[in-house]
Amino acid sequence: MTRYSKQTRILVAVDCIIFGFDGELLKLLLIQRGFEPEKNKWSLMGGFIEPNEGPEEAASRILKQLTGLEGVYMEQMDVFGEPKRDPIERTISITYFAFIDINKYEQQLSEEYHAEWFPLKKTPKLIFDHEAMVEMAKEKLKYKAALHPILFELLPEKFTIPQIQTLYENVYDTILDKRNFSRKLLSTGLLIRQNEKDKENSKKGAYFYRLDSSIYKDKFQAFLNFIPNPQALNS
Amino acid sequence: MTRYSKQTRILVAVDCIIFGFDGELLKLLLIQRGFEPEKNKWSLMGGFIEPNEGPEEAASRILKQLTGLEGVYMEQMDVFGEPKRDPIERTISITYFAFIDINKYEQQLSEEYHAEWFPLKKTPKLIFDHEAMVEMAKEKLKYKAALHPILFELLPEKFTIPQIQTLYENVYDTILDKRNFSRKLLSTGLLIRQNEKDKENSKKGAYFYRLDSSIYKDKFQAFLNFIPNPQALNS
DNA sequence: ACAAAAGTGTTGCTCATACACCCATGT
DNA sequence: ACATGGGTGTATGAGCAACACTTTTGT
Repeated sequence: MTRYSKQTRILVAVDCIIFGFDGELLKLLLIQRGFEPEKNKWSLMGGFIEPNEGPEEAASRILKQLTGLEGVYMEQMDVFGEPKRDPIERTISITYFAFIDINKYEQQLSEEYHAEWFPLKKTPKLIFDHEAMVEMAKEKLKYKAALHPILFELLPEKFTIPQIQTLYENVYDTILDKRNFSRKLLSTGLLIRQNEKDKENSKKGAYFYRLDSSIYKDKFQAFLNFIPNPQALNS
Repeated sequence: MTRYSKQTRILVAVDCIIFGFDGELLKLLLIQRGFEPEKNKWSLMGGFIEPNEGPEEAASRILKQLTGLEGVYMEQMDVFGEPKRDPIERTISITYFAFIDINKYEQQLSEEYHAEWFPLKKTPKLIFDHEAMVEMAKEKLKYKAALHPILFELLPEKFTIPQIQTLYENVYDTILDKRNFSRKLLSTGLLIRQNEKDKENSKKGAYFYRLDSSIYKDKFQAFLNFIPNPQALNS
């Protein structure tokens, strides 16, 4: 016995919802699709799974091909498998969301792959069901970030507290109290203050911090309650 | 253009991790696989996706075929896609976990499909990577149930507070304070007390409750913190 | 000197925990 | 009458949210 007979084989793709943060706005990385159908329309980064790779590997490979980055934070999201979602041929898509430090490669990308960052609130029309994927990713992002320190994956190695706060305010489309926010953040023990200050964004200058990576690993699965009254977020 | 050329098509299956609760122990529903390879070995309920159904539909269909039940609570878990996970032919498996009120069909199942309930702590060896799937499902169950009232899906329409407590104690392998637990539970407003009592499990008898379904829907996504200090659970 | 943003301090209140007692009933 | 499990009450402390002021520095 070498095959399961009588069963249907299906194309399997991965699609990546890639978030980035430039210090001011939360953004989404999109590309112009390079092949038919829907060629040149905006699309998530994706591709088909190849014979000898698992889905995570495929997602990493595609991410590397299109951004040159490796070791990016990535998480499996959901499978989109409606039989008619791709008009050409049935394709099941496994989605991943990924976080990228936007500074690490902002320059190199546009040239080679027609990739572009879009503010989350000003995304263009997307092909197939990619908009539903983005919506789900936004929800999942809100959900996870309320409990776990994943948003740090969007920041450079050194960052300031006002920066993180802006990021959270972006994700939840809300305004947070800086006093309570910084206290909560510091109380996690995740942050190590540096001596330098960021003088670019204010006159006084804000201290740089970096993550304590051992504590970060420990607390990654803990429930940290970064956001006050998260139940109110569903309204 | 009618097909994507040069791409590999792959078998796609769904596998269901089905939990049940008999009032005393949390259990897992397993079947003896009906075909080669690994015929007659214990396995999760699964099957291949057919041409005109989405993954959720496939999972529902398989669940119905094997248990006769419809409208079961089900949630997509993770995709298992290692190229070599199935020795016969590459198969990607989309996993679902499902909750069943064990009383609703305990009788009818064993006969037709060689299905059997196993206490979670005494599960047999499973085929392929099914044990990893079960492990992940247990983790996800713990995670979700700490925040959302999903465990009610395991209970019959009418249940008592001591029953729910036993269920939570099973899931988290811990002992909870009954006074704090019942207060927390009642404070959600999810429960409506009935006049009847369950006289089977104690002399005094415990009040039956049923879910307030409108509040249940509202609060399903809320963070309810059923479990004290959930961070300690990872130890 | 003034504006703009960073940083720190205090207080009241809510909620979670820890813990003790009474109640109803079958034997 | 007593053992068993069900149900209610209270006090303490930790943590969260609301709010005000001082500090630094570029212009």
